[in-house]
Amino acid sequence: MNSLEAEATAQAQEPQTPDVTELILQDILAGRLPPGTWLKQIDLERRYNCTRPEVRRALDRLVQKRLVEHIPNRGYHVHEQDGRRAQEVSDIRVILEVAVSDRIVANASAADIAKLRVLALRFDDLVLNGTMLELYEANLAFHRELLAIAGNQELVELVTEIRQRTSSAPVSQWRTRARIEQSGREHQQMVDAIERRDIGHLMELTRRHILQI
Amino acid sequence: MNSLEAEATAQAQEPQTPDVTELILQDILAGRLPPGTWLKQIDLERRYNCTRPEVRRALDRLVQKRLVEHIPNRGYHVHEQDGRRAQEVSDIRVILEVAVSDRIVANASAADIAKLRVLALRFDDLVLNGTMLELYEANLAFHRELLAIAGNQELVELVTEIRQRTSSAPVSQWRTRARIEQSGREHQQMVDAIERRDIGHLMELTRRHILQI
DNA sequence: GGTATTCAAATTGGCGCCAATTTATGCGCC
DNA sequence: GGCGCATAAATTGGCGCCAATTTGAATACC
Repeated sequence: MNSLEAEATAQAQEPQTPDVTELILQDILAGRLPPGTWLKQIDLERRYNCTRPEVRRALDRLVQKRLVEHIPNRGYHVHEQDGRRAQEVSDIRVILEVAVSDRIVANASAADIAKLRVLALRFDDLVLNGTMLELYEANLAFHRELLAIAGNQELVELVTEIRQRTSSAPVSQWRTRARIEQSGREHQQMVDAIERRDIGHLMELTRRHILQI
Repeated sequence: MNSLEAEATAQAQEPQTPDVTELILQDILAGRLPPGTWLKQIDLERRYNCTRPEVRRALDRLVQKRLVEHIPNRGYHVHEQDGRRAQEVSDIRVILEVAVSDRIVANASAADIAKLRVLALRFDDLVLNGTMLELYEANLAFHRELLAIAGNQELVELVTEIRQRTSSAPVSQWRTRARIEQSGREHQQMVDAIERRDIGHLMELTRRHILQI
């Protein structure tokens, strides 16, 4: 089937045209567009140097992702952080990531563990020399790799999606530098637990890591 | 804040303008647009009696929902049913819905149980006198109500979303009438288990119900 | 002096056109 | 008779314009 070829071609061209949706998303995640900010189409058009339809498509997608709220004839604004929703999403993450701990331990190869260590180290490095957004993405990369070991690809995508759903300000999630460093140590401990095939410990670590307690 | 008022107004006007996205979605779910079907914009424009931009917005949303695949300069087609992905989504549903069994049992009031019985009966009724789509929606309504009792609203929305993600042909999910009737009985049994506050039984029933074994 | 009203500026959002790409058809060629 | 190529038809997708709605402000009125 040649649809696959066409898709492959499209993916190869993807990096050269950075999608506007992704750019706005990163600005929201980085806190450059704080919750409540009105996203005027004409501003976005100039800011990202793109056309009106592109802006509108991006805004519509962000509404679907629940990151932006749309009010007819009024416009779009960055969704206000909802404490209850953030709590609920954390609960869902705990359920999912704790539930696949056994599969992660069962499937993790030496190569997987090595890769996790690299990602954990990268996070620790960025604590000192990186921006908040870089830190956010390094953290995401670690958790994606971790989940991927469980063998359920849909789960990886799903958790990535719901992570974005509330973290309008991922900055606010890690209040202090001490907490960030703590997160880095927890990553290491999680990899250790996987290496020791200690399912119970991994579950408990995962739960505490996500709930940040 | 007057944004809330505006939102309320918008929601009130929603039912009068049936969104094109929803219409296409229902046609895909009902099997009227089978997997692989090419969705030509001009056809959709005429079929749903709407404009070109509306069609494009709807298609883009369905791509985001993973129900439709987009190939640049070729067009959009209904996503082919992927066996592995369907399996993965089922696994995720099992994890989530089994995990909140305890909360459901803990929170379920007499009114909740009565409402569940009504929805279960409605499903049974539609087995005889309803279309596949009606059945699909009655089933969805039951499971939404069930999950809602757990008290995590995000979870309800999430499961609703991932349900759509693979069930391009929900028809194919229930192969025989016997299996559908079985599902109806399982609904009843699940409500019974909740009423008896039997968490273990509810968990096992839920698992079997979702995996259809 | 405060409030209601009207008018103007700004913003949203619907709609259609046209270029670019792809697919189908018919012709010539091997 | 089958295959390759060029042309034509069809489809996608980018882009800008203009109407409808809303917001802000100035003015008149109480």
